[in-house]
Amino acid sequence: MRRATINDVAERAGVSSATVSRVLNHNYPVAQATRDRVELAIRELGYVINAHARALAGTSNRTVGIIVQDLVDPFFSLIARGVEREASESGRLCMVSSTRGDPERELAFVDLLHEQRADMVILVGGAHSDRSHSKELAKRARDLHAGGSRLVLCGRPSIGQDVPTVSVEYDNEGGAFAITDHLLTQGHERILYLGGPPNLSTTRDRLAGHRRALDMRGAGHVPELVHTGAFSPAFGHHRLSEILRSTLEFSAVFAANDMVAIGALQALEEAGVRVPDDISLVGYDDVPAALPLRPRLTTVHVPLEEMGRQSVRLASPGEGDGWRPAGEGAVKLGTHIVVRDSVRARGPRGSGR
Amino acid sequence: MRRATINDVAERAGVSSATVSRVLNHNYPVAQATRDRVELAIRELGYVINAHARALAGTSNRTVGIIVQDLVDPFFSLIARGVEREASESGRLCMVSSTRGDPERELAFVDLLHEQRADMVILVGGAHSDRSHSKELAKRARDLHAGGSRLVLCGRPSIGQDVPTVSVEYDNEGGAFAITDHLLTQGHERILYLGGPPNLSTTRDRLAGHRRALDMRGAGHVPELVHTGAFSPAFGHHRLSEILRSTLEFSAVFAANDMVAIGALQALEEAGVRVPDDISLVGYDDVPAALPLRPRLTTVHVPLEEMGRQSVRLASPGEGDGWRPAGEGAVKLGTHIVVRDSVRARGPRGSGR
DNA sequence: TTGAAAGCGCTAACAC
DNA sequence: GTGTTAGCGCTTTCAA
Repeated sequence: MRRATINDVAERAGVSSATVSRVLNHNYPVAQATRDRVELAIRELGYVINAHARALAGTSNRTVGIIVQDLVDPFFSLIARGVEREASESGRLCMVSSTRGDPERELAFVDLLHEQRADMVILVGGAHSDRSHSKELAKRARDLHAGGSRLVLCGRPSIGQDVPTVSVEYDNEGGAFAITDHLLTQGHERILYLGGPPNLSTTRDRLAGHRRALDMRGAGHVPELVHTGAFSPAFGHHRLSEILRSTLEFSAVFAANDMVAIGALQALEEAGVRVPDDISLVGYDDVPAALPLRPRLTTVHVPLEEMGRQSVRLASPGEGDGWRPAGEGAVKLGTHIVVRDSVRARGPRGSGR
Repeated sequence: MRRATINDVAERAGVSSATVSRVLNHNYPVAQATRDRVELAIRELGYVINAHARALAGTSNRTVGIIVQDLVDPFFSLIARGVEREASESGRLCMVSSTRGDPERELAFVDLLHEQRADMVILVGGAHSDRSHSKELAKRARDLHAGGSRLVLCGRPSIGQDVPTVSVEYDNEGGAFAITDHLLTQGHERILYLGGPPNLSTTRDRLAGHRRALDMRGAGHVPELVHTGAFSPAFGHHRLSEILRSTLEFSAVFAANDMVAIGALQALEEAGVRVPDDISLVGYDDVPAALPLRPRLTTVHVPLEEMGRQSVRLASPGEGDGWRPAGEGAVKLGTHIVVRDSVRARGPRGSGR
């Protein structure tokens, strides 16, 4: 139960612990013969470095922390994959935690990761606008910063002008604008907006883009056509089924994300509505999980994995050439629509539904 | 850049560092007034515990390590979710790493996680049978064990009789047997087995169950009907498309997992083959990603998330009532088929295809 | 090229 | 209830 320590190795090899440290780190010259003896001792003893002792004594532990809502949701797992890959490429280990949408847990995990002295803590995905929560986060961002670490906001709104954070965004509003415009261009004027937690920044941004497109084309805002709720297939299915039983008219559905689109398509199918012949459908995110949909889903591509990678890259102190002051970086990645088969042009004054 | 330490807090609160430690850990009585002063000092200084120092000084750091092939593949992300949830419920942090199927990386990550003194290292998913790799793993299992940690094999074959590991399996062979039997019962005799890396234990187990069912019903093994390869939609799509252009006859497809089934369904569709009218299709795993498929996919349910949870639970030393010697646990979870709409009974001597 | 020794920040006896 | 102190296992000057 007691592990070998560097001293055990030193003793066995007949050298000092400093020498063992040197062969372990390859940072100072060590005579080949000595090196061999030490390596032999290491093997014989089954010695394994203690990362804690090492972190305590000197250099950082090279870890990144990431906080998501749910590891299974492709939106998050794609970003997580990007983070993990970039991290491991820069020799870092990745600590993940999931909040299930609980802001309390979010704060608790930021603290936990700070305790672990993660090089950075990456907060992923939209946030509810909550004044006091933002304050708490801002405080932690400062604490992290003070310790040479960073809070990264990935796909998440800023928490204040003067708060030291790194931010990786994507053009959420723009994507929603573009796809709404696509629908409008195809003759759809009454578009049902379906899904997304109403107070989530992600939802607000997508709705904003949607409305801007509506405005631009002179189509009115029809409040009854906006049905926010959740980001799940279950919501899409359930709510749209309900709506289909009502008298609400629309010729297209803008699902707040692909997961909602999955449920929506199912509802449409069950109601005997043909897509895209009777109703057009679009999604958002372009996740692989929606690839099996038929008709193939027209959607907005979001560079999820790249966002994950950029998060760790941007928050890595002085990596590469230009020595950045390690912090306060910000990028906004582009989005674009992917036209597939779920939208059909409407004839002028077609009956829609 | 210099963080406050426990001594800074002690000084500011006018107490000793031991007292600060006590209020931090709530493990010894501290006068309320003292406690208040300490907590104030902590807040004023923005003090954050150093988990490394803590781990070094005494108690374990309460972390678990998990190694998967790909965070985005639902098979792995569901297990990862189970691990993460169980871990966080027992107050542990979860460190993930992904190998992309590279055995070298796998070993490297086991080492890395050992260095981090993870309470356990969970290896997820099938393995290629590789003698020397198993030897390496076995060595690491022993090293981990010697240090009071555990190597957990989750959905992965044993690496030796006398190697100290914890094992969480599922009835892989049984599920394949059951679903093949289902197909057979429905009159399908020529079943195409599609996908899965040929030397992966997962594939071998599934094929074994498949063959046992074939044997039991007196249906012969037809080598041409077995097309292993990969676990991806792309493989399912590509290979099945090819096959459909050939003269090979079969009335059902057993996709090695749901991802392959997704691709297979697409290929069938593109070839104008109706499912299940012309050809029946089944999958394996029952992951949410396959839920949108139409017809709904008949498949084998695997308790992925539960496997993740059990992994953590089983490897946790002396948790709960019965004090286990913390190691050498093994469970095998059941699987069962989920009948949905992708299989149709064949009339006696129907033409199949 | 190697060794001695002083921490890194915390916990856990052991005193008081 | 609280303080003192001795490590935990490593890295890193500083000497030799």
